[in-house]
Formats: sequence, structure tokens, C-alpha cells
Amino acid sequence: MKEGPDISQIAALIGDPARANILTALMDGRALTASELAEEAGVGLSTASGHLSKLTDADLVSPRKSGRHKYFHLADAEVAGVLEALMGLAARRGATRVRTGPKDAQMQVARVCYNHLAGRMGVQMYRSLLGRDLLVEDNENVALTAAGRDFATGFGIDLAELEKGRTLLCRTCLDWSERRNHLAGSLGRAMLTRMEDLGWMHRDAGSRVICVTQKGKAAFEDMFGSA
Amino acid sequence: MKEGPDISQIAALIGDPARANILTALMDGRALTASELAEEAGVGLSTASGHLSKLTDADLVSPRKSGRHKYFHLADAEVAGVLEALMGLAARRGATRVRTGPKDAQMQVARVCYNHLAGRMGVQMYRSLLGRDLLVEDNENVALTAAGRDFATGFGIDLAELEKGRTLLCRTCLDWSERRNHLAGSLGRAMLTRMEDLGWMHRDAGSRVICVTQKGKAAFEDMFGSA
DNA sequence: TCAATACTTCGGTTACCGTCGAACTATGAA
DNA sequence: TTCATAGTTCGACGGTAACCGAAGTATTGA
Repeated sequence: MKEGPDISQIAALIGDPARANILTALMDGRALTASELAEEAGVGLSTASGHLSKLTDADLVSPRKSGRHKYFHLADAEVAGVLEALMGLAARRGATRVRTGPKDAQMQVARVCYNHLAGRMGVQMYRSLLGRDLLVEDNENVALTAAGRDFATGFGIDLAELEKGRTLLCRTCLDWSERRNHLAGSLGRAMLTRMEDLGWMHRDAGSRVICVTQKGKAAFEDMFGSA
Repeated sequence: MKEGPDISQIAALIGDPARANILTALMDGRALTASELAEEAGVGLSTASGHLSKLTDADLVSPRKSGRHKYFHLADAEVAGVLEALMGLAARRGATRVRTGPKDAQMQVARVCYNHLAGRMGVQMYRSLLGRDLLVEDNENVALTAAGRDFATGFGIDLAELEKGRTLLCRTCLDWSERRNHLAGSLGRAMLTRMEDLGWMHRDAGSRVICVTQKGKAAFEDMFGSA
């Protein structure tokens, strides 16, 4: 009767409010401990522990032990992608969070998606790279051109190092607020890290908001501005 | 505490097995009656009715009354996209359906995704169109080139008519089995319809499988073959 | 070795929600 | 008008799973 993989198990997993909170909290790409996630989800430690083992069993998150702490992070970028897609649906249905604070506006401008830059600035960067032929889209894959490799290296990114890793260098990720692609993959991650190192921006602790400094704003506009 | 739209409501909606079955059944793009969906989901009519009103409230499906029947279909292509994305996750986790019949293999070759061609052949067509510069990807958007418009017209598709509609002409959709893009949007739909009209293929009633005729296999390979 | 912290497991409670059948409404056919 | 079919609403039942606290395990630090 049924065709294709079974959606309901995974959807049900995401469907519990506490677990959804946990997953959302991990969307910033950081690894958090069980206690922190319990706090984030608003449940007791024992409850969170149970949720986390279910999420781990389903391969939505991965644990990493470090001393007496246990850190959890999203299993991979695909999981993050599905979560963003669900946010897209939820946002359009007007099921936005009750509390719409000042952070919501900032989230639209620049936020961290798993581990890369998302929001208006993320999309702007991506479009700029494409427009200047530093990046090309071939099918759903994106890749750096020769000029793009020079650019990245000049920006202070060690491509050879990145390419050693298992994760794809370039990947696209659909932005739930902008409804356009932005750059993911290990390069996306490295770009964000580099911009943080340069003092252009820094992550807001405890949220996914990225705060852009005055200096960063100018430098970013200078490098990726449409003008 | 929480950032972004609330995922859990929508995920919980998809997370119930009966509702997931309903949504999966609607992935072929057809509109089905409440009774048919009840049958498909394996629940009583009253139960299905309850589910359907919840899905309608959440704008995941849309009802259409016709006489004393009430037909339901997926609200839009974005919903279908999220469902496919979830299938992608589920497939990778090995949560494939218990029963793996002969249809599963056929589904990998050619199936209907909402209303367009998906599976190996869908991806092949998409890549072929891109490779011959009939289609270009610009950011996440895809568009027909001038040559592409000629091609589509020559293939018997009335582009002017399609562009009158509200739905985007070209759209990409991520294929859960191939993990590559294929063509969605109103053109994707029209292409499939046209190929059915030409007798190349036809939908298998009661599943998402697309059966390709001998003639169709040759003609498709002739037109979109990589050789 | 003892104490403290981080997490897991267990047991018991509670609440929600999916389920069905039966009664009700609406549309169409005879 | 009467009957039949399609769908909705309601009430009752039952099972699942989320939740907490307490006890148990593991790791670190003194």
C-alpha cells in the first residue's frame, strides 16, 4: 500500500516540542551538553536524556563524549536542511513563535545555519560569488572556479586542508527566511569562521543571531556588495 | 528561548502514521476523496475525516468539494518538497518500508513526484536539459534559455499558457532516491503530461510508479540520452 | 578514598490523542 | 418524498509516551 521510505517515524521524532527545541538549539552548529539542552528544551535532565538517546538512535544527532560531559550536535548538514525546510513551511503558515522580539529581525539579517552564514547576508554573499564567476552551479552542485579558488585562498582559507575532510567543500542550503540558496559545506563553514577571526562578526551566545561589527559591515559590503 | 518558526506542530502533524500515509498517498499529485484516503491510511472514515481537517487547518492539504465528494490534494509543491526531503532522511536511516516489492525498483527508475517526473529518468532529463544549455540554473532558480523555449514549444508545450498560471514555470526538486535535482514547476508538470500524451509512459494506478512503454524508452533515450 | 558533577535508568503518574461506532448533516438518485 | 452514499461530529475507550524524582553509574578532582 505504501510507497517509499517511512516518513512518520522521523517526523514524529521532530514533532515533540521538547525534541524540536533541542534540534533547533543545535541548528547553530555548536555541540551542546545534555544539561544545556535540557535547559534549552525546558525539561528535566532525565527527560532530555531520554530524548537525546532517541535522537541518537535515529541518527539525527551524534554524541561525543568528552570527560564526564556528553556533547551532542546535529548528525549532518542534511538534517539541518530538513529542519530549515520545515521552518520554511511553518513560517509561511504564520506559525511563527509567539514572542517576536528584536532578535527576530536580526535573525533575518544574519544568522548561523548549522555552521555557516544564513539570512540576508548569507544570500548576498552567495549571489555575489556566483555573479563574479567565483562559484558555479552545476546541477544542484556548486563548485569553486579557478578564480574562486584564488579568491578563497586570498581570503585566508586553506582549501587543501578543507578538502581533506569528509564533508563536501561546497553545498547549497535553502534559506527559510530569504527563500534563496546560501553557501553551505565546509567552505561555507570556513568562510564564517574566517569572518569571525577577522572581527567582522561574532555569534550571539545562546541564539543563532550573528552580530556584525561596524568594521565588518563595511568590509562585507565592500567585498560582497552589489554596488 | 526559541528562535525561528515552530517546527514541532507541523512535524507532529506529519508524524502520525495515518496522516503520513495520507500525505504519501497524495504525493502523486492526484486529488483523492476522504474515503479513498481512509482506505489508503488503513483507518476508519471518521478517523480519516478528523485527520484531514487537521491537515487542512495546517494548510498541508487543500480540499475541493465536488458534489457529495470532497477531494483532497497537497497544498503546494513546497509541501511535497518537504515530504521528499523527509523521505531522504528516512531512506538513509534504512527506515525503508518493510515490504520491498518489485515496485520499489520501478520507483527508483521513474515515479511521479507531486505532478512531475522523478527518479532516475527525471534526473536524467534534467541533466540533459542543463547540459545542452536549454535550461540554466541561476542561484536556486532555473529558467529556460531561448533555445530551451524553442525546444519546449517544439515538443508540443504551450509555454504562454503555462505562464498564465500562478505556479512558477521552472523549479527544482530534490530527488530522494537519486539525491540530485529534477525539474518541477509547471513546466515539469507539462513535460510529464506531454510524455503521457505521446504514449511514452503512463502512471500506475494506485501507486507513484510510472510505467515506461517500449516506444517511450527508446524515444526518451533518443531525446535525453547521455550518449 | 571520598566527594562532586554529569548523565542514565527505572517506576509511577498523568495527559493527550488516535481510534471506533453511532448519530447527524448534506448531497444526489430513484 | 424516500433511500443511499459521503462526510462530519460526538462520546467513550485505550494505549502510548512525556514527564519527574529517586536511585544508580561513571568520571573527575581533591
